Amino acid sequence: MELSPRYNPSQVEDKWYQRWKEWGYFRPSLDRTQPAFSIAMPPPNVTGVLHLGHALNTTWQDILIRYHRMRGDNTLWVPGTDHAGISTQAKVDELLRERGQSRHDLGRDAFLQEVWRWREEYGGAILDQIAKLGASVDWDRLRFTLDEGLSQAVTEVFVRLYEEGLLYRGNYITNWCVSCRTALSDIEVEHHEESGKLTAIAYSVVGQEAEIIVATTRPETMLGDTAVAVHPDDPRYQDLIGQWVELPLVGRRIPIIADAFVDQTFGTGAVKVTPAHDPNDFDMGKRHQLEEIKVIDEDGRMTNLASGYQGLSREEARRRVLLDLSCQGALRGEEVITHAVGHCERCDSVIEPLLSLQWFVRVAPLAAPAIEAVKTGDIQIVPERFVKIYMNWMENVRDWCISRQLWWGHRIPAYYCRDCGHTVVSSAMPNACPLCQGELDQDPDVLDTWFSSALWPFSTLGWPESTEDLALFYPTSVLSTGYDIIFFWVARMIMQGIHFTGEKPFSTVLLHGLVRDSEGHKMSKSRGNGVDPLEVVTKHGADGLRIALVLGSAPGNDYRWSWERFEAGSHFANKVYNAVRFVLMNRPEGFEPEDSRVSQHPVDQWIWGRLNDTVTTMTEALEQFEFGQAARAIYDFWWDDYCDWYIEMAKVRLKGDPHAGVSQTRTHQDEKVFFTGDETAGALTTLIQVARRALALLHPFMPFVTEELFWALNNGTASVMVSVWPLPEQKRANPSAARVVGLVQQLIRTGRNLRHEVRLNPSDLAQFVAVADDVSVRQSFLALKSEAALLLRAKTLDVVLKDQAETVSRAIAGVTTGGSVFLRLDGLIDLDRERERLSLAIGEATQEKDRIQAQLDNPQFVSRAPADVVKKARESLNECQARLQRLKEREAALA
RNA sequence: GGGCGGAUAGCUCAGCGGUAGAGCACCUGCCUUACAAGCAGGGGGUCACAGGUUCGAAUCCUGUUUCGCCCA
Repeated sequence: MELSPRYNPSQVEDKWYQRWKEWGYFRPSLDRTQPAFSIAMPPPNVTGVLHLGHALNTTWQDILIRYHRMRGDNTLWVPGTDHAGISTQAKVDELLRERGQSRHDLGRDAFLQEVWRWREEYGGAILDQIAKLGASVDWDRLRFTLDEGLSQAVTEVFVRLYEEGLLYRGNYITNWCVSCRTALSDIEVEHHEESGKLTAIAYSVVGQEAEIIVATTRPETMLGDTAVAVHPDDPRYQDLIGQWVELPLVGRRIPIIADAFVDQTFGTGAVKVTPAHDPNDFDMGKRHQLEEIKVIDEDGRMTNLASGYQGLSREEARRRVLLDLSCQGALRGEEVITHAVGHCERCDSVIEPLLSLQWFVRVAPLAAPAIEAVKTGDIQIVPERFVKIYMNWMENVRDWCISRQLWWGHRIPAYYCRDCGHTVVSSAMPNACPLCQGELDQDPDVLDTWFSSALWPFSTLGWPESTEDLALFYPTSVLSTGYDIIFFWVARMIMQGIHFTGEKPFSTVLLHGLVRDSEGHKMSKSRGNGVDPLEVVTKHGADGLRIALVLGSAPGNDYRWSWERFEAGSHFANKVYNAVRFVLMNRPEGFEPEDSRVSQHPVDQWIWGRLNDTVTTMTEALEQFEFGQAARAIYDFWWDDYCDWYIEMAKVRLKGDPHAGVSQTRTHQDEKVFFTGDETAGALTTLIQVARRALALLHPFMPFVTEELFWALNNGTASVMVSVWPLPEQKRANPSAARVVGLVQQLIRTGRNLRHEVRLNPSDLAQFVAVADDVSVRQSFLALKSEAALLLRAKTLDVVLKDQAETVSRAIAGVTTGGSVFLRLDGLIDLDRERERLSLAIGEATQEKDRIQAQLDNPQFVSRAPADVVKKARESLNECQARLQRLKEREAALA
């Protein structure tokens, strides 16, 4: 078989993805006798592009999905995209602007057509990226939040919440983004610490000489002040409570009220109250029945209620107000402070809190069962520390503003009568007002995108219809996402899921960290430190990217990406590729291992033992979502156990012919080795059997290279993707064989050390003598003598028992477990150097012996430590003493 | 102000009660017929600091320093 010595992912990946898809491997088995395992993929923004965070999350989910599919579960992964109201609309707005148009020129319907066209053009990009990563999603079940079915679900939920009294519409303070021109929910506002000016303004008390000084960072809002508040217990203001002050510039008389919300220690302890433009003031205003005067409008300009400042921008109004206050002598100084300023999460402009008419969800009744579900463990959050964050938010949750002044999204199914103002909420558009038969207008607003995302786990499965998918796959098994959207999405899915389906939407919430650059910065467009996953896939292959994202990472922890990590990932793919290439090259034409065959060769039994350990470790790790640990186990197995040791040792037997009766070969110059064709067949069989299972174990992490190789190893008759997740096979392993191999590995390491000591090149064959302390060790050395000779690149390797050994002259020595190894030298050995090495080794061994001795001398340790720990200590003490003994004998011999 | 997380080899990070690990980087020697995207050998760490619990602590507890994040 002709195979390039280098693995080329680009020739492999697309081919396999296409085949899997054609063969229907992405679809669930629908086998009701098997457990169901399902994931609803977090829908990325339809017009966006994937970043490395998506790649990480997609990899995690695909690992779980492929693992469960291999376990025989009825496995479904639903892909989909999100319409992302604000950002998509902003993108099309931008496009129109370039054409010198605005959406208002087009009108609502034409604009929406434009957005759909945009989606047609760019919406597929993100799906292609998901495919490139190897995600084994069921494309037949692809969903989009604005699909008809999902839109129906949204309407259904809105209507039902309304009927249940969990929705209300009213004039409330909201976070207004002047540039997006829409209201936002509280969590769409990001607070940054910024430097600002705290301006002190004097309000004169009516009928008295006194004045009261308030401080503000937004002086222009004073035009809308309707009270001044102090703390009820503040001794400074006791006699002023209930008095009135005159608002400068405006002349309006406003009361001095007492409210416990006021912080006495901040500033003068008196605050201005602007209910229409500050959330806290709004609450205070409700408590004291204050008037709400809106002085800034939705464009960020001053309204006609801002006497004399009407039409000015916020910034201009601030300058003018300060100037005018100064002229009136009402300014009492300025102080530079840092304070938290709210910004639009989407466009970063400063949020204007203002009064507007919006729809809200009463969250508290929905939150209670959602809290309970996590508290009882019905929903598990991984890692657990995020439970606290979830609880803290849920227990203090505020009502959710869900209307958005956008055109792109789910239109609110509320209708208002032109004549009597009556509100009708209905899934179908009513003909006329049920009260007065007047004409109805639909609410112009759309719903928050997260309102539809909250239904994702069940709306994608067909809810509100009772579909088969819903019955089979709901509740979903795992929800995997970043910890940054616990509030936006996870919390809301849990609330809506429980409320509308009566069941939790998923059993486990799996949270990954943020992907950062090598400097630890969050990736952002402005910083330009992001990288397109496709670029990584092109350079290093999807498998290289995937394994790099998983190796050395832990759930919930942030991940710093670097080209070096991806490169290392692709190197690993190449390593596995070459290992299997070696097997294929050495497999004689027509050789097919019998799966029932159990090899008795110690090296074969050893590698099976290692494989069994790896299966156990990986299965446990995957069950606990410890992808990094599972990946590490299979990485080490392939590289260290299979490649560095097993293949190398198997080479001895591979030199024979599996079909011959007896083969003869040379592992080193002077000695012929004979073995049967059966032994060669044993090595070949084990190479193939173990590789197949190790490919299966690696498959969830690196689907493409494993499929390519598995396919080749099975002569194009079996796919690893639908193969069975391996189980430990104890009958093929043997602990005593593992001990033999362990001893020989030590012997080889020690011998290689000696080679390096005298600077032998790999091409220089050397003469070794292995001296065993007892017959059992000698037995071990002899059992794998050929293997040891090959790996030591030995011309000769004599194995002798200690008592029978003549003094090995003109040689340097090393001490190994159970014996010593000598490397014969033609020339004179450097005795001084040899003594120096020895005394160094004696020093080390003595130190270790003393340490273990001290531990065992401690009666507390012997009595309290677990038996196996004590036993282990005794064993290492024995070994250490024996080693010391050998070293000292050698020292004496050199004296 | 409240909460959470990080601090482990030069760098990026695993490990989280039983003698300190990986990748990359570094040093030495090698194209040894699977792989130079490799092989073999090697150097490098009082696991931030201070107390405590324990026979035993990087690992558990308390406090401190410091960096980062979330909430208010």
